[in-house]
Amino acid sequence: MPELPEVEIVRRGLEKAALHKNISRVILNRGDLRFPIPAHFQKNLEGHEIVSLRRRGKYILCFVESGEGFILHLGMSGRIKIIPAGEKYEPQKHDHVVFILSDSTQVIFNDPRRFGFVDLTHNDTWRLHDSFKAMGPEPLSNDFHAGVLAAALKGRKSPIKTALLDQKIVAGLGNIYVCEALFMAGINPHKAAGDVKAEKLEILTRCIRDVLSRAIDAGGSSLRDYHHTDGSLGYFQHQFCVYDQAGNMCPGCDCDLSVSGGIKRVAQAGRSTFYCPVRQE
DNA sequence: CTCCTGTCCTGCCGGC
DNA sequence: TGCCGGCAGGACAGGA
Repeated sequence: MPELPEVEIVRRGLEKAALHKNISRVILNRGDLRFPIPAHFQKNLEGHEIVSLRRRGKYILCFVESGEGFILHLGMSGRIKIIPAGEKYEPQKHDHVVFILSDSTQVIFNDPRRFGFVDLTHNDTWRLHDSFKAMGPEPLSNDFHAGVLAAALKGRKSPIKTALLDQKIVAGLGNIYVCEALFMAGINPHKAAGDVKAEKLEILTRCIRDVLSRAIDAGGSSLRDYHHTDGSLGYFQHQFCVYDQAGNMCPGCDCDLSVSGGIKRVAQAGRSTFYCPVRQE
């Protein structure tokens, strides 16, 4: 599912339901997700109070009062379900990890495709974890601006679309929001990343921030698997300009659809790219 | 280094 | 109705 906005919505749901509660029990319904679940996963967390829930890129980080903690990646199909204390819940297929909190709230990690994973880390050293050590700036922070983007893209021959999916360039973008940001910025996804002009990068930076912020405000995008922690849906998918819109006209377009063919879908690096050939030259 | 491909896994959808 | 191929929001390893 999840790109930065969806992960942020999940983080907020977790914060609301779990912050300052104790983890009474961790149930592992299988020993591996994408990677094996670390040996001390339960031992490091059980009996400890959750003191912070953060997000970095598409990852959620949860720390307990001892300083230990874990990272969670939702992969493509991962979901967090929060079952309030006293609410009846029938366990479902792919409920791989279940946290029972001290007030009997259940936090359930469900992931059919098992591209997601958990790993242990520590509050003092998590930035050195393999998942984060080379990760690019947070796009909604002050660390992200046209200058750092230009430096990261300098000399890159790969298409700008592919480069923006690289978490080392900028954190948290995935296929949907890259397509949307490039459309908003009027940049052709095939353009070599290193050739995008400084003034265009200025615009692109703003578009990335804008689309992510608006998506968070809309509760993320719900396609297929994605739900909030309470089961409700996001609705940013109704605001997509190009993603999954092949053959349609882009918003505000005045071209003749029978001539232009509307929004195109192509494959880049094995992933679908959606764009408007007229407005993204 | 950069870049490209294949791969992990399950579920869903469209076409025949 | 049922089967099969293609595709899916991610990110890694390995090879050119």
